[in-house]
Amino acid sequence: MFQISLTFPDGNKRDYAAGITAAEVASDISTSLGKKAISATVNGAHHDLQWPIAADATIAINTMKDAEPALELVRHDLAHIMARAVQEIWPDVKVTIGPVINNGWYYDFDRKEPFTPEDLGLIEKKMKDIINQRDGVRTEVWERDRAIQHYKDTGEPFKVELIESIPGDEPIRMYWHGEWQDLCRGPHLQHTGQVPADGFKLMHVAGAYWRGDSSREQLQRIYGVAFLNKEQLKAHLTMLEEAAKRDHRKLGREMDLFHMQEEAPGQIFWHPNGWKIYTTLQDYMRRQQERGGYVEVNTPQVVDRKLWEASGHWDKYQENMFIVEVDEEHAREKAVNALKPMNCPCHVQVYNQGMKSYRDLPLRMAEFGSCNRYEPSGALHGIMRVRGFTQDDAHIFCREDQIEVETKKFIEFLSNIYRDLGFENFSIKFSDRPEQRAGSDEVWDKSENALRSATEAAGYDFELNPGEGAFYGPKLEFVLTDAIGRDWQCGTLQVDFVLPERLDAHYIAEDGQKHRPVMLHRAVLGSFERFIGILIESSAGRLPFWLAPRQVVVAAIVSDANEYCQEVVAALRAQGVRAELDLRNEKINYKVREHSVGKVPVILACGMREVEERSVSVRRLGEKQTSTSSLEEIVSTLTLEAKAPDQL
RNA sequence: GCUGCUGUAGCUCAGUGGUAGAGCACUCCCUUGGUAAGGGAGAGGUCGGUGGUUCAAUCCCACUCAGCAGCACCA
Repeated sequence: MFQISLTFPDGNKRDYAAGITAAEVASDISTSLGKKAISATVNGAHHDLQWPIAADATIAINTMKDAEPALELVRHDLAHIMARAVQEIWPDVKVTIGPVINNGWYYDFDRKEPFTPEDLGLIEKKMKDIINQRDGVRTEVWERDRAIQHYKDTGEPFKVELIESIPGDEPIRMYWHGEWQDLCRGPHLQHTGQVPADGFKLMHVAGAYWRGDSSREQLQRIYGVAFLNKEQLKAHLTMLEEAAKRDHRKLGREMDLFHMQEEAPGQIFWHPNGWKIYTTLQDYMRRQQERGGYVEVNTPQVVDRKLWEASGHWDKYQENMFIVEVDEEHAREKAVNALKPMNCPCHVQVYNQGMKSYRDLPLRMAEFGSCNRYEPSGALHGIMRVRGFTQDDAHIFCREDQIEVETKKFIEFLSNIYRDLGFENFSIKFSDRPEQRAGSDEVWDKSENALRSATEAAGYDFELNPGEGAFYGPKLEFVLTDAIGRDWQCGTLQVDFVLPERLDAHYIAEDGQKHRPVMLHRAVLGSFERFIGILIESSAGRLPFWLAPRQVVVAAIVSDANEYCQEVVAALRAQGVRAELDLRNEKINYKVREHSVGKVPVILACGMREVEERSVSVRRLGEKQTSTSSLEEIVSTLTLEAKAPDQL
């Protein structure tokens, strides 16, 4: 028998017979470690304790104190335990897959009857029983044919399909949790009792397509969250409650920003407060674009299908377009139109007016373009995913050799704006050529290289999204992370060689000949609607002063101060500060509470003392303490605060 | 679009086969109160829509619309 040498994290080495399992190694170190061990990391790979070690290796024995592998194993085993529980309760349910995800796991089941919330309680109880049984976990490698036959015999068609899709050189591993068997590549805990019985919770049931394919069977997916102990679980559930409190749909109502209604699904009725945020942001973006060398245009909403046919949208995007057919009697001529889902074809029309010279390039054409897309009903989500929205869109018409410089410029432009808006950190995803694409490989090489090197030159790392590019070119996506860790794609930059070709855009180069420009599609905010949703949620409604729709409320403490309050409001408004008056017959407690709930950043309260001193009592949102300022002082302070970051 | 759930007053939610209720918000009155809800009175609803069952439907059934969660799709 071979001897092998294992190196431990502390540098110690021990010799063992080849083929020894990690469990045996752990027990050899100490009996208690043998019991506490949950898995082993062998040569950097995570394995369960039954893993036989054939050659010299580095090894670390993991226990529940090693949070990362422990969570992975606990969640993974819970997926199996849940599947077993479901099959013990309803033996005819078919099992499929159940991976670990953020904070927990899910498992997809095929069952005719829907799982009810009561069912979740039953399953949870059964899972706890299984955990308390402390059933051992064991594994075997099976021959492919045997595994397929097994699942044919037990009536598990999804498992058969899974095995058939496992590459031929990969072993087929079977695991048993007690008597219950599942196909799995592991690793797993030693026995079910190692799962903390009070650290998990089944959250909800939802539909999910088999293999993520909407043409395949729809299964029922049960989601669970799991942690190493009760306290961590509780902290997670509390975090979810906090997240729900900052939901932009809830805050939008509380702050009276907007509403939506049945007659216009996926479209927003902006109220005065919300529209103030929108226009303030738009004014800011317009100033930035002017500084950034953009020209602003505006193009039609309703456009003849002929243009969409030429651009390729009619072919590739029709499902998502609002088609407008006008009754012939009412129409000057019979025509089928569509509301524009994107601005690019219209921008090419503007570009195409008159001859363009190479001296005109790069031409940066911006539009706050209102677009309508017929999004699937299930995709709609508050103001974040809507059917009518406005992009801060622009198209940069340039030569191929300008792509890199323009990309670099854009990334700088965007990062400045994100910083102004309070997002110091963002990540970049780079999506390269998809399988189905237009344009030659040569052109793709060129544009991918240009995007990549420009991003690197700007000093940013990016994550590769292989095959996720648009059919017409590669793209960069700029992703913001909000205050509770959720990612949102906002900005984008896409290289496009195809549309200029389809819509016959050209310029006259130095050689006197016609050449095709390249188009860079780009947006910073993405859409105002989504971006405002992100701003609301990440700030929990406490927008920076310059963006707050109601910046100041001047509240009278006694009615004898009413006149003075009006004077304060007038002084603030004269300086462009958005100030409102609250002279209602209510106590100051009541007014403070109401405006605090309404997320007004500054409340200025005035009673007789302030009238006499010509001062105000200042209360800032989120602070318990108040301070006193003279009228002149507070007006100049707030005037400065009300300025946008680019106007300081 | 698919699966499941939900739809009652402006908001949050009770409730019943015999055409409805609370709290907050709103209006009016009292109260002039010093930093997160002062007191009283009043008004407010074809119970998402359409059709069906029934002597009678907000409640039961069918269809439909919208919302929510997830999937698929995406700014």
